[in-house]
Amino acid sequence: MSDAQKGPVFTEIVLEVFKLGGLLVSEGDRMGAEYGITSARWKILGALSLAGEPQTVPQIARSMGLTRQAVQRLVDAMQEDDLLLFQDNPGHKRARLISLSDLGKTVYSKLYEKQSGWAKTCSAGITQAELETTLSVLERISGAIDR
Amino acid sequence: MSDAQKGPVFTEIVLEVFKLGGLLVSEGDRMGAEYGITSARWKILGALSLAGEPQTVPQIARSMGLTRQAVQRLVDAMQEDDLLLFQDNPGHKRARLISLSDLGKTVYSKLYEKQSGWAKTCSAGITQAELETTLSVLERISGAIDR
DNA sequence: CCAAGGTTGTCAACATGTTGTCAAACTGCC
DNA sequence: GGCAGTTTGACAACATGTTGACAACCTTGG
Repeated sequence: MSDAQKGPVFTEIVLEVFKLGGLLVSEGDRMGAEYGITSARWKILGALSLAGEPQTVPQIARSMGLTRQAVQRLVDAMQEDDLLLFQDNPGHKRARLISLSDLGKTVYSKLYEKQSGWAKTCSAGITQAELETTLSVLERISGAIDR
Repeated sequence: MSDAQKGPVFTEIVLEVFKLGGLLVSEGDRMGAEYGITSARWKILGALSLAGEPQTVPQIARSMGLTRQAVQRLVDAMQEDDLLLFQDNPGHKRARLISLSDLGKTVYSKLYEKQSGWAKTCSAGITQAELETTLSVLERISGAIDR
């Protein structure tokens, strides 16, 4: 098949990613409001939970595709709010290790449950195969840009 | 098939949308730098070009899924930079009509060409059908949230 | 006509992302 | 050991998005 038609579809995907990103941030803020948490903070909790062990700020940043400065600001504020714990890093005097506090763990698990129901509603009428294709395509596009 | 597996894939898509959104903004900024334009401004140019006729600020905002205040700030700055023209709206004394200036049209068409080549590179190895599935899924998710 | 309610522009405060710069800490190589 | 290059934290400036509030404008129904 000719590639002539791919450009326009690709452009539409780009625009839809922007729009959906905005909607997802709003939705995350709405769901997190009950626990005094925003989408950005939720993502930090998720990154730490996924990692399974304490991480440095640059590690979190790399795993999320953000700059370390953006993550540092969030992490500092979240520690102030008792969502995170700082521990000295035996391997590096400056780069402290960040982990979830008990409060952070509690909030994240409640958000996880809330999000699960929401994800189910959102993905109603979309097949598993379609979701997997979508994820694969988005990852390949990210990969092509990152290179 | 059970829906048990859909939640995790859905969550990964959400995270990938965030990540890709950031990459796309960076890439747009990089491509637009040559013409002194950012991703956000590019999107305004695109919305006006797509509409085909002068639009008000709230119309642009609705078409892009942004708030009118965010669009207003961009539009004001872009008019200052001679990318846009303001015209009085015969139907509404406050809501001026915004259109592309000659400079705006020129910049947009050059960006369009530049973006076309980039889109082709990015979508190498992805089939037309996969792209269309992806667009459809993203639109359905947006629709489910917007509701 | 006019009062009520929605839309628009404007201003302000804030959240979250970027880039750039600097010094301190680490790493690797000679 | 020590020097060069990289990584990290801190700070600042800026871009882009949000919400909230207010007054001006428009529309509609009685």
